[in-house]
Amino acid sequence: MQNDCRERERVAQVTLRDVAEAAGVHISTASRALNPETRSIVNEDTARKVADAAKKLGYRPHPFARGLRTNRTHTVGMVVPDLMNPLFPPIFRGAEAVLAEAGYSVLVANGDNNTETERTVTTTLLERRVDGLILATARRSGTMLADFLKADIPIVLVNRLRSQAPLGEDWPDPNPTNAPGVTTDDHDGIGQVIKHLASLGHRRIAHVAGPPSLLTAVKRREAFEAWMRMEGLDFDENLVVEAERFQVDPGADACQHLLDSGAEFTALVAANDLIAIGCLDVLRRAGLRVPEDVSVTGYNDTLFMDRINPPLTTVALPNFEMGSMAARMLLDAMNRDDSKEATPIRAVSLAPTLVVRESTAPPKG
Amino acid sequence: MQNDCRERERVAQVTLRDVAEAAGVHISTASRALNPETRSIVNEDTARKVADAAKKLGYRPHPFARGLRTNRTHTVGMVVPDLMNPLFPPIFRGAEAVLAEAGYSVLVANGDNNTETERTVTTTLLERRVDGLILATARRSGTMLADFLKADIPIVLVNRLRSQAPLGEDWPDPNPTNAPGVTTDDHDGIGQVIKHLASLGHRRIAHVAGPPSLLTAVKRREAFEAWMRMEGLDFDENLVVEAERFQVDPGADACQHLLDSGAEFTALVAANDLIAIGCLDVLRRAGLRVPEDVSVTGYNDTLFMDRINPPLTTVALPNFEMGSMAARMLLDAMNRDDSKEATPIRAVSLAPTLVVRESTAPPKG
DNA sequence: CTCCTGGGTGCAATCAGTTGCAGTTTTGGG
DNA sequence: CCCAAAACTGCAACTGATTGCACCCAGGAG
Repeated sequence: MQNDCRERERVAQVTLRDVAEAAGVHISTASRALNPETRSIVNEDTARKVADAAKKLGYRPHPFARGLRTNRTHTVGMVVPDLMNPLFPPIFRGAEAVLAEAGYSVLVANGDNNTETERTVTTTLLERRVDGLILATARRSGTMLADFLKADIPIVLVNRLRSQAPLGEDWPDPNPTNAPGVTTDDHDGIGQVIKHLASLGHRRIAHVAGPPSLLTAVKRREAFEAWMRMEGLDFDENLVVEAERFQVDPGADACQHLLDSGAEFTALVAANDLIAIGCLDVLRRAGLRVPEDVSVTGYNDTLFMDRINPPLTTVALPNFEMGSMAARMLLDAMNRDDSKEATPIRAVSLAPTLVVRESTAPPKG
Repeated sequence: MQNDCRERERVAQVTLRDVAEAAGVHISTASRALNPETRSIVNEDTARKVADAAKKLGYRPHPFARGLRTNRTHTVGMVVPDLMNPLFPPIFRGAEAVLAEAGYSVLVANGDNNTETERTVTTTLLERRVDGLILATARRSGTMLADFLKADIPIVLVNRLRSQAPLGEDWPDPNPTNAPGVTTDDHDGIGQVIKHLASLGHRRIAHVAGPPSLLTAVKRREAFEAWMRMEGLDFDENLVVEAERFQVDPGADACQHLLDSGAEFTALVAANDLIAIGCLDVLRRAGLRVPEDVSVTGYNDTLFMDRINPPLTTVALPNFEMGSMAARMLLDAMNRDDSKEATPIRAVSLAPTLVVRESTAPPKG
């Protein structure tokens, strides 16, 4: 209303030159005065004068000019398989919270659960010269991660890790790559599930595993077998089936196979909640009641799992904390002075929590 | 394995200068040859030579250097209230899909359902010189949006719009701002709900509205009243209560108030699914069965609403399409040549779809 | 044979900062 | 009181692209 004919250029296009002039110093002095790392070498009074001028003019450094020179963008990339999978928003938020605090913005990209897309979006991120990368898409094998590590920027894995070491005879990793990562303790989580079921009196427990290309799937499967034996229960290869993806329909298919095989069991441990939902559907369709005829457990405590029918006993993960922890590790790696070779944290494992609800009960009889 | 000691600098740090040298031309010629808009002014053979050299060297333009000169970042910002609200990931994905296609990356920021945070994160985005902004956080009033519009970059609103015109006497908008936006037709959606309930035989229907600071809440509330009258049902002010936020607990509180007031009704229209869930809890706690004693409807068809107990009758929104439509409008606005004053699309409204499930049934008696 | 036109190319300024180095002023000690 | 060291400050190069302008040279017109 009052001054609409005045502003010709974009609002807030105050440059360092303007600040320097206003403060009566050279542009380079202004630069140093405003940069925390170099403030110490300029006179205190001068620095204050520059700071005042900057504030008065509403100066905002142009990120590109700075980035061009310093080769830092203050941007980090985050690649997730699919943000529509409710597992990932909390991880993203956790990461965003600590990164924003540190002055970084986050470029999110969806990998679409598809190796090809993952590669292209990650490449795009790299082209944009992100300072670091958080990947929630790592697969157990393949050269992609190795390629990205060559880009020589810090990378932190989250949720889905790569093998840190060979995994044993059954699923040896052909190409272990060391990238630091944050994950949750799958062994412990599955242990809580098995102990819960054992304490209810179950002995024959089935497992619908996830795709063996993902480390979490393998870890949970191994943990399942280990805990079954540890608890002295009847571990039976025939009670383990594999879902092709961590999703509802593949879970249903796998459960159907299990049922078709004629295997007998009183409880079913699904490798995640979506698979559990698929199982719930199939069991119900087969005339089995949950939990009366068979108990079912999930994993992740996805949103609304407390409200589905029946409310699902599952394992809650500290997703937000995973994200923030990953972000902290990334900040650490990005700010590490390459000269002083402090050992970086390589892997962090957070504790999951069993949430008992109504999908588990003592077996019949 | 084969050449790990060779690369000293970052991988893929090929500059335009390298390409120019390889092609035996001046750097400026190389620049023109590679830029589609200026390719025509350089000799065809030369252009081809440059293109070949660029491909061979794996040249990637440095986004900052380019952006510094052209004042374009090929980045757009997207502000959502909370990405953990399952409504927003699909919108984001929809937008991302078309923006990525057009060569843009998306910086996401969470406003935290908090005016202050919204303002700071949006400012951050602006400082990063995003080329455009998609806001899913607009409120009915306040000067924030007007401030951002002054930044002189294209802005598209999505899902939550501002009033485009005064809303009537009861909720006049003190400061209407024209920004283009995409939304769904709340009037139509609520109409479908009311007609569905009416056809089941309901006459006394309650409404738990959302916070009046958000336009969707107001729109749905108005539509509720309009359709009640249009269908010849018993509209009663006392059957309308307000939830403080579009979330479970506020929904429960509002429903409790309704119950405490002693009002009688056979169906309840919640302004969104989360509010409906809160209502479900309160009704159940009050000893009322859904849908036998009271029918309940939601809005949004949030993830898993088909699996809660009882499966919720609700209105499905084309969230993904909203996002992609918003992105298209933004692209349109960003690429519009200011000189040729083609009228931009101001507002788009997409059609919602009623999804009938088990939370609605004919009233007793 | 000259002049003009214009397509194609190169030069150099520019974007908005950062930073090595040199120059200038203080400061302090002998 | 003088000189060296320390503390500041300024100059200018540099980051990697884009782009206005000048220039060169070939070809056609006069």
